Amino acid sequence: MPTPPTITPFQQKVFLALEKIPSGSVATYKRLAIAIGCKSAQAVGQALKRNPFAPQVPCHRVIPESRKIAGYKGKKDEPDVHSKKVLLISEAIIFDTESLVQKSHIINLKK
DNA sequence: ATTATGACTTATT
DNA sequence: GAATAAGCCATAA
Repeated sequence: MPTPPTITPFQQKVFLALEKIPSGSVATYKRLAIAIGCKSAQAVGQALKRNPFAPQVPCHRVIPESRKIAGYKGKKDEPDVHSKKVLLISEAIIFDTESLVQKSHIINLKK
């Protein structure tokens, strides 16, 4: 038996909220944070960074407000970020010339 | 308890 | 638009 990854309650919340994002849509760190009652998008990013369930849990559908793709699989370097883009493209997410996710894909979770 | 880190955001320069 | 600073908050050490 592989030892189950240790998940904090906060991470559970984040991952649970992630499942509400349908394929073909994305959410922002901030909106996700608000949806789970947290005032810090950075904390959400912190949780996703250590996401042990990627890409089963669609942490790739979360982007910053700048709509630039941040990190993936715990890193913010080119190879990982690029793979995240490819993943999104395969889910019909459209990028513009600056590699920004089109606004029309971003969904509101709560407020 | 305290410090440092970060896949963030906003305001300022 | 780039660089800084400040605010935010969960985690790890």
